[in-house]
Amino acid sequence: MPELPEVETMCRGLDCVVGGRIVAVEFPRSRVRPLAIRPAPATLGRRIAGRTLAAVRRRGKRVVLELATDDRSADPLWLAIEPRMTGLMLVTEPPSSEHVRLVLELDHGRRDRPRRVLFWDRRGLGTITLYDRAGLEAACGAGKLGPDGLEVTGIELAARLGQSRRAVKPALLDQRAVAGIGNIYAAEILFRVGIDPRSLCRRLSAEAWERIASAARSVLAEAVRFEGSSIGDETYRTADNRVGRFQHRHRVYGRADMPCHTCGQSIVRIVQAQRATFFCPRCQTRPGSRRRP
DNA sequence: CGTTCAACCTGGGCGC
DNA sequence: TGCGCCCAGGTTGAAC
Repeated sequence: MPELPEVETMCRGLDCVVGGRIVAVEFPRSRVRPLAIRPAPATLGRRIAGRTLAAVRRRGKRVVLELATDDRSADPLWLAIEPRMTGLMLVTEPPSSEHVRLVLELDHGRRDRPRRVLFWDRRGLGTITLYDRAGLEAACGAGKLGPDGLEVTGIELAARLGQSRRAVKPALLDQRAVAGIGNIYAAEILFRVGIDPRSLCRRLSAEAWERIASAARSVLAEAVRFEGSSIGDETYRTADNRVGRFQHRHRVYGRADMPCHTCGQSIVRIVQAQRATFFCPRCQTRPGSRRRP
């Protein structure tokens, strides 16, 4: 579920707990998938207990908590939480107690702030990883993640994907090319620029990459303003348990066989790289392919 | 280089 | 009702 806009919204929702000191750490359902938590829960808990939550940042689709020592004398550590499909960062009650993976009990020295942050993950595909400075750079640095989707330029996209023989939609999901775009927003971005998701990267012009980058920035920023996309029941929520609203502005994602808002033609669902792709066959064209008369 | 498949998981929805 | 199957916002590694 969570792509850039949802993870960004989670991070903003955690601002209210920055400054809190971690007084307890629990891993209620950590036995289900032990490798998803590194180092192992007991070690991780020992290393972060007593530290202060100094900052919350986003790296691509990860929430990164900066954890300083109490007196800030030593280097900070970073706890990276990757929600994958169903993970949520919450400062309120979870949808069910069943799938709570991590609880941080916090002390702010005041009462008007949430006293716990938790990671809830129904499917359990998410990961929790503690890094030092070098580890964070190795896992989430420029070698692993491309420029952030909110800031990516056409020049950067063309440099990373312009020679590729892949289709453009799966290419936009490649986090080394651009960080933060997932299945929903890749579809919405390509609809807004009128490009067929099957178009080969190397056939796209510099101008097309500029339009894609521009649409990526604006669609993602708009989705952040609408606090992400919530689809279905037990789905994405903000940290204080509200639903996002960007799903009402989806033009193609999840709209197979429904009429295109622009031309009325039925939206089509295909599969690319084992993922569903939605697009309008009339509004979205391939460079170099001839339109039927 | 690029694609395909399986795996990691839970649970909702659908056809029979 | 129940069973089996397909589907889902993501990522990784192996095989071809």
